[in-house]
Amino acid sequence: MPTSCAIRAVFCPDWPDRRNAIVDRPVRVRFAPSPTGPLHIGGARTALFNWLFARHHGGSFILRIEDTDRRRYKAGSLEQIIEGLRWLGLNWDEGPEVDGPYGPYFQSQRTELYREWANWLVANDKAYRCYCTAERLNAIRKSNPSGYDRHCRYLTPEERAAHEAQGDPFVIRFKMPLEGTTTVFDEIRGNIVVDNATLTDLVLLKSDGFPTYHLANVVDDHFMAITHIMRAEEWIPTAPVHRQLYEAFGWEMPRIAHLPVILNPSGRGKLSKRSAGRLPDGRRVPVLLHEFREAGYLPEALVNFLTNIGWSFGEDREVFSVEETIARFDLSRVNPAGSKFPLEKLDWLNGVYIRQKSADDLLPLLRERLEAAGYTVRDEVLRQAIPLIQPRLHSLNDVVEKAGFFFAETVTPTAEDLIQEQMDAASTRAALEAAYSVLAGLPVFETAAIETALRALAGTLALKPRQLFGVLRVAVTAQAVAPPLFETMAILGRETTLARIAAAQALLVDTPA
RNA sequence: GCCCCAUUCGUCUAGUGGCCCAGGACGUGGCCCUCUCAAGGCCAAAACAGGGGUUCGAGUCCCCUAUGGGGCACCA
Repeated sequence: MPTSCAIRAVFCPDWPDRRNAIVDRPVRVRFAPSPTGPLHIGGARTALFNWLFARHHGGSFILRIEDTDRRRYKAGSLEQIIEGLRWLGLNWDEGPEVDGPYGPYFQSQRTELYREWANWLVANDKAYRCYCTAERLNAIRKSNPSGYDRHCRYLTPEERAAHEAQGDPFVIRFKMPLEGTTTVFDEIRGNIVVDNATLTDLVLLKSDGFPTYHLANVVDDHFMAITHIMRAEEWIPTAPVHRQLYEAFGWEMPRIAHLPVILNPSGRGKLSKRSAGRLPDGRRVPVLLHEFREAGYLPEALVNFLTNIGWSFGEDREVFSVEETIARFDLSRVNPAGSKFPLEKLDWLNGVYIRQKSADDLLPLLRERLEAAGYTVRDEVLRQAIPLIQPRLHSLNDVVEKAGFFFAETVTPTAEDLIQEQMDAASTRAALEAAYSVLAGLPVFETAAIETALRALAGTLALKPRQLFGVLRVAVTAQAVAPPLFETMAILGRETTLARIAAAQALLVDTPA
């Protein structure tokens, strides 16, 4: 029984509350998104932690689609979620496109099961039909923001019969215990205790016959044999409610852990599309998973980054592979406190991963970005440019500004950029002229030869290296900041290099000194 | 308003009663390297929210306060 041993090793042996000790079953965890829009990075993180937990324990990772809200359903979002998870490398053992023994994995296909168990609760006096109208509910909410007033819980049999006779629509509500306390043991935070009096008679089955999250979640986790629930912190308040549901059903509740929220990097509140704002440098803070992909982040960097928020590898290490993470992942290293989104760190990490990649792996990724920017890419040129730009990239998208000029037909520097410190148009033009003939006369047009010749030329012209090279850099790339000059020229080739130098020279003819 | 959760450098974090006048990383500043910019190397500044306990001893345990966050739908 290696699996149960592993779990026992991870979890403290002396928990205060052991009623729900699920330790002898193989680990089964789930990620349960609802197809209401693109995957949020916080959701991706939740999925990741579940996946890591499953892989660490040799258990199963299940993808379940919680599509019980017909009004919020968005076509295409399921595909987006699936694509996003795959991009991150989070494969599931059961779920959409992967059949398993506990299906179906779409809640919309399991409604009969929920109805059955909701009715079971009613039959056993643990739930009741509520006929309250939306108007009445709204009025209550105004005067009492903390829950339903339980009006229909105390209907007389006659009143109930009257509603039924009229065919009034109803929901099924849970009969929450009115006294006592409920305790939930959170694997990360310890016991969470609440007064039952603060708990509401929540709706289990909506009037359209669909279950609410609470019902569907509990029923599915039970029948799908889920052993551990890992979900975001905003669910903490419902944990005691769910515990009561498990009690009512007489089912063993899975172990549960609430992952810390991700907060906005600047400003306040949890990270959201609306409030994320911008970074100090003006970039928009990415929030949706696909936005990270589009911003040029590598999935392996993102995974590493996400595991550094709310969890730590230990050993003073920040950079580690998924394999290492799986080997080490456990809940005891999860930090319960919410954290701001340290995006600058992702930029650094992404750079680390870009530098670790081989040129062959990087090439198609960079080509894609260059082509998206409108360049026609020649692979031989890009392959040569990669070693030059690799240490200069933080995002895949940076390739456009770092190497776009390699693929441009012509380049258009300005006279102002061309003329270096303590130089004027005349001396700049003279430098270009001299460089042209030196480079034109080189027996071989290679980095070392170019460098030797140009350094000598700087001496001849009594220019500082930074002056001469600055002029040539702008002439050849139209940028003040670019990869190393001599390598750049060699890759560009003699013809292009000379053409660009000549063009720069021509530009200065009309420029007054 | 009510309920719940959290609180170590600017930020992400290590730390599970003595090994901590608190370690790492990003970022920031300085220096080195240098044709620009990176990358790399070296160095530096920078934190236990406050107050009470418990203990021989508290960043680590308890309580209060403050602050931050989350939740209070026929949404998940």
